[in-house]
Amino acid sequence: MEEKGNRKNADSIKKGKEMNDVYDRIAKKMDKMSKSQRKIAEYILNNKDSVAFMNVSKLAKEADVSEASIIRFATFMEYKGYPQLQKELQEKTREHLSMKERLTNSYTEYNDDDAGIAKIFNDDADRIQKTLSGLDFQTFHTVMEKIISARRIFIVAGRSAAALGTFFYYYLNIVMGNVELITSFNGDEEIMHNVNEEDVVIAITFKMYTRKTVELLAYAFEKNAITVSITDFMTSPVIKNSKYYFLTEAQLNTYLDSFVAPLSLINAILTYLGKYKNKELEERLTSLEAMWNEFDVFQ
Amino acid sequence: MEEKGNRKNADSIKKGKEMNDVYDRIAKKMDKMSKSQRKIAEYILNNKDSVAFMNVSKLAKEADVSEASIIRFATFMEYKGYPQLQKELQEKTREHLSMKERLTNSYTEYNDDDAGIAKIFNDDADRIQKTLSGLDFQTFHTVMEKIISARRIFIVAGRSAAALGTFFYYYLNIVMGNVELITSFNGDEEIMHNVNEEDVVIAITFKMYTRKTVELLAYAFEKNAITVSITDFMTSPVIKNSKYYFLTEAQLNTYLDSFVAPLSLINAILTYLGKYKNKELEERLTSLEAMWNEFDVFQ
DNA sequence: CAAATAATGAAATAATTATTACATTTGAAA
DNA sequence: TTTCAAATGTAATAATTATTTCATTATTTG
Repeated sequence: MEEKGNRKNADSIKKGKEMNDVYDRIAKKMDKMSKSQRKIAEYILNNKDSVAFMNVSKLAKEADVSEASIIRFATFMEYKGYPQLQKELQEKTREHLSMKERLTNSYTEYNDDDAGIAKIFNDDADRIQKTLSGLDFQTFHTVMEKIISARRIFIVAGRSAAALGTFFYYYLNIVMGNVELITSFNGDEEIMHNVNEEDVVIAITFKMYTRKTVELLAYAFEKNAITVSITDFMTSPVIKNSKYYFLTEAQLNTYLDSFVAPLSLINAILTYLGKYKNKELEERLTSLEAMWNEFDVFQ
Repeated sequence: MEEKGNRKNADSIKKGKEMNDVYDRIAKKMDKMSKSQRKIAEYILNNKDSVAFMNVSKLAKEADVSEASIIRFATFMEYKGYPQLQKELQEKTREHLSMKERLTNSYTEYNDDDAGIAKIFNDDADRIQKTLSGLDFQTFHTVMEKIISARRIFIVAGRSAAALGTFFYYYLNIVMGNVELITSFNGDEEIMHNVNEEDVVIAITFKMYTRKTVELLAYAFEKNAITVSITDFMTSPVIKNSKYYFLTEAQLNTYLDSFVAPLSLINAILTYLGKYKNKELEERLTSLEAMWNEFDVFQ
């Protein structure tokens, strides 16, 4: 009882402090660091837990700098010496450890507000698990084959599902190269007029099903295209015009969809196809990467 | 076949191993121990994680025995010396740490190919759990307050993160009504020219960080806006210009991002704000719904 | 209850680990 | 290019930590 109440307080107080914790201070000082100091900072930030166990020489080796640089780093971070820095890192790791303990001990306690936040994450993770356990692998493989041998691939996703469609399109087109996206319905759908049995049409719609999406899929089905839908229930209006379908839970609350589960399904599809198209994809990616590096990417 | 077989085997091997790990060996030897050795054994078994960080004199004090007894204990356990024992304890703790991260994996068996597919879903669920366990609730609350009292809210998200930005924008604008989205950088960013300390700017970028996103956030930071970033590592280039930041794992493989975890974070933000803005939101929604019903929604 | 034996701790010593001093390299400015 | 300051690494030194020795205290056994 008391324990519980106090824990919450202790946590929030501690949490407030954490925004000024070792890691944060290191990250914020990175731009004032020399080259090897930045190396050390990066190593620490990317290996938080194991660094806590290292002595000077081990960390020096791992971060590929001299021992002296480690000491200088510690003093630069305003510690008396390495042992002080190490102590802070160890405390953080211990904290991390005990937090994980609490989280995985199922009956985690948060204060009212925090519990609500945590629940959203936990529910999202559950949605993914649920989607997986309802997944028909046979269907999955078949759809992958159809996508691979398709002449064109259309993705139809309206309104809020448009974001999912955009993401799916962005990567599927990198992998396959013959993809079209239809998210608005002001004539965009014209590109689908000559759809036929060589094409795959993937509709994405949930809950407040978008009329236009439903109609477009019906049209494609009529034209004998290979229709696939990603939707939420068997009672969804797209099901009857789908040759194949995937069910993923998407409802979060009255006004908001959680697209976490369908997104995970899309990840699975893209990864699968990426593996399949390995060689071609590599070429496509190296040229893309070159372009990105030139124009747009911040290292 | 490998995957499937190995998963089970790996587990049982691990279990088998664990039955012969440091802790187990200590426990099994307890009855052959002297009084102070038993004291030490008890202390170690009851404080597994913190013992990993202790040196001889600290452990001696904690277990209330002499330093010599600690050394004798280590040799009694057939280690060359204390450092060897300590190393094993540290390895166990590290293992413990990473095992917790894996805990959400389901233990279903799949065949070769299917295991790969299932792994993607499981990993995605893990990413969400990881994001939650690293979440600083204090920061979360503070950022929510800033969003609520902001004059304008800008969402900056380029390239593949644009999909996330679109989704976020779509709903955040329903909830708040004063949101602007910047996904391309061909003049769109002009709307941000007069950004100031009353505005919140949220940048979303991962891995191959989009230069323009980084620069825009830096600009906003310079103008003293409340800068928030959703990114993947503390070494991300947006961190140093972020007044607040959220870390969510986003890497799936070489060419593909998994946005499942940041999406779950966005869900949490939207739900939180939705609850807060309850009354206003309801009105906004009923009018929206009316519109949807009329034009676009298939029941 | 001795006498022998085992267990323990304090303190000296050995080994390891952190820090400093100094030499070398790197990089920027003239 | 040359010069100088900053950054870095190497190696010597200081500090810390682990181990051993030895004196003392428990514990067992005849």
